[in-house]
Amino acid sequence: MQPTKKSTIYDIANLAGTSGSTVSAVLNGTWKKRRISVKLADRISKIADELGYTLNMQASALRREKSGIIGMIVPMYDNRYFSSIAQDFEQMARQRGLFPIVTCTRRDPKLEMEAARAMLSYQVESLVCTGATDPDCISDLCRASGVKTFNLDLPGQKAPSVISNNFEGAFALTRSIFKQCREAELELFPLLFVGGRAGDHNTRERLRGFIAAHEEVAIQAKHEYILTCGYGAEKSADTLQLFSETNKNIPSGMFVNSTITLEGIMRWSNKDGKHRLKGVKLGCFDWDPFAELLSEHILMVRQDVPEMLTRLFELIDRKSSKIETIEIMPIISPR
Amino acid sequence: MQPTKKSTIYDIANLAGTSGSTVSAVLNGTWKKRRISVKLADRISKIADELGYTLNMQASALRREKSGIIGMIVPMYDNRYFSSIAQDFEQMARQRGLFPIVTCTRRDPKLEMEAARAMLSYQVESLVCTGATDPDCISDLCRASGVKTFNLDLPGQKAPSVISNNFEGAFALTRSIFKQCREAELELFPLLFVGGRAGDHNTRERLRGFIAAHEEVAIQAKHEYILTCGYGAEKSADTLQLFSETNKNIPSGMFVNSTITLEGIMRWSNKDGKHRLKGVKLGCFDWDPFAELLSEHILMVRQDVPEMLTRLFELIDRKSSKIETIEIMPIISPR
DNA sequence: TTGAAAGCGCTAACAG
DNA sequence: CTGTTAGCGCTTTCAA
Repeated sequence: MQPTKKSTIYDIANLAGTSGSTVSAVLNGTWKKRRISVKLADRISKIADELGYTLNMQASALRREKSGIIGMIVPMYDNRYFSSIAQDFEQMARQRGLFPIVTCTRRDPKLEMEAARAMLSYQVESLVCTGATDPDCISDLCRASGVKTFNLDLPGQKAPSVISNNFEGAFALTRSIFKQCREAELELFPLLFVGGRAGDHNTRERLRGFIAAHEEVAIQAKHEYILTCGYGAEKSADTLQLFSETNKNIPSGMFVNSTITLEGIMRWSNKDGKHRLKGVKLGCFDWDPFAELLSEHILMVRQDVPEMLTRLFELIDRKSSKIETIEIMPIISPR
Repeated sequence: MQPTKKSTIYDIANLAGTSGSTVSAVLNGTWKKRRISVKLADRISKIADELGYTLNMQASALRREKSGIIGMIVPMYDNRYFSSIAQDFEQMARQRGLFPIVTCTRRDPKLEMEAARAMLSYQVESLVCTGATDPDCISDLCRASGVKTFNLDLPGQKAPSVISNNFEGAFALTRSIFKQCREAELELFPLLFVGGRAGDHNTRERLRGFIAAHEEVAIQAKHEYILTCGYGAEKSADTLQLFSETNKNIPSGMFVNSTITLEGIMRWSNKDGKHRLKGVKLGCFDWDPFAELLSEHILMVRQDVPEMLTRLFELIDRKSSKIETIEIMPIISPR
């Protein structure tokens, strides 16, 4: 029950009747080089165990000028895409003997910069920016400290990036929505596009794919049907409400730009026990297991997180600083 | 493009023609005590800015014997409960000027201990264990280093704990399932209980509530209907498949112990385009926005994360080490 | 086979 | 008002 203080290598050295440097060598495995007797090594290890000794990484890192920390910034945890990014990132970092620090910045540019600064203070060896508002700004900040950055899920001009192939994914998804319509023997018509920020790269690319798929079937995408109302369930619900008030009927096909947008849409659809979107074919650029079960008319694009992280760590492992953008094809589900 | 090295207070001191301690004082705000001239202070700050200086927290922490880091261990990120815990925890920690480090340990006891050890190495000032397999073991480890621990979402015998009131929540949820059955003019019958580990505290408490609610309506809960098949979608799907093979019909009411369990159940239910659970009243101890939309027969218990974290930080702020368990009432939704 | 000593970047006590 | 100095816990020569 005693609130023990932390023990140091010198505590151990005293108990073992030896010196700090010997203890250090034994405890960090350098000791084969220094020909320390196995007996001494064992005694030291045993004492360390008994004291519950843990290395002070702050001190160790300070001395070695190497923290062993890798940082990641994500916007949110609360959807399957970012949560699996965080989860898999941690695992892959640990496999490499690195200590992962992930932090979520709520799509808040100020918080993003603050978090990056904090990571630098804690001496991250490299920093991965996922879905940051302004990754280039963070890259600049980090480069000033000699810290490498990498972008995930959105391309930057100042660091190597791994992203989904948003154009192809959106193209395929839109095409599948049309296919569903055709199978339901509906005449083809311009689809609705809901969610995302008009300015951000991913949304722009997805819109390109969305429009290209319209052109493929010789349909003109409608400008007024593109509702890039940001991320957030409330906003998409309100946007759809407004749309339904000004347009007598909602198109029977819809491209939804994220699960959070889908959440708002479905909530609006089911409000007051109605089913406003009954029969409407939905395609969502993002995946969620429950959303997928919501109706047989829902198609989802699942971004290939394991592959994205594999490629990301290839860049990190080889300490690449070549500025390139690697695009990973997402997976359409089902079919 | 030059990979700048990190600058130190001495780089700044040289450029400003002053000493390291003065720079340090200016940069960390201690400088009003030392009556440093505003002019000097300004010059120093300006130079620091130009160099893109960031404090080396490793060194600072080493010297002050205070890291400013608070750690948290969670099992997963990929459900709304744990992801909002992580998200809100980070925010509340930052509000207190602490640097939050959250890591996910995949319900793997070995990884949990390793992660705790790593956190200690990096000098966390306190550690919150959420849903750990053996929090007491971690508490012991940390106490040996003089680091306070706190348990969240499950009670420990060796640290203050904040948990949901699982008994009351489960009791109310079960009661609501019965109510739904009654409203559908079904005769009451023993409900199915699916998911969770028979050994873990939360599941035990929920079972107690489940059984108590049966007793309230003078129904005997059936032993063979309690399927604590662990966490995991696959397992619950398989379990239900097996159950349906050995029992001719599935009870029309079901207590589902987590969203991941629900996921497996729904997937099994909808497999091959069927609706095996059509009309079955479901109650799930956990909340997910899409799951909630899945059917009108689904009730969810939402654990009160903001309140839990508020109470947790009260304990942390006052550095409590009184071993007590604070129970927070979860919220039944809808109604 | 081992120990002494310097120094990583920073802070705080003390001395001007 | 400011600089010197010691030391946080560790690693790493270098000397023995």
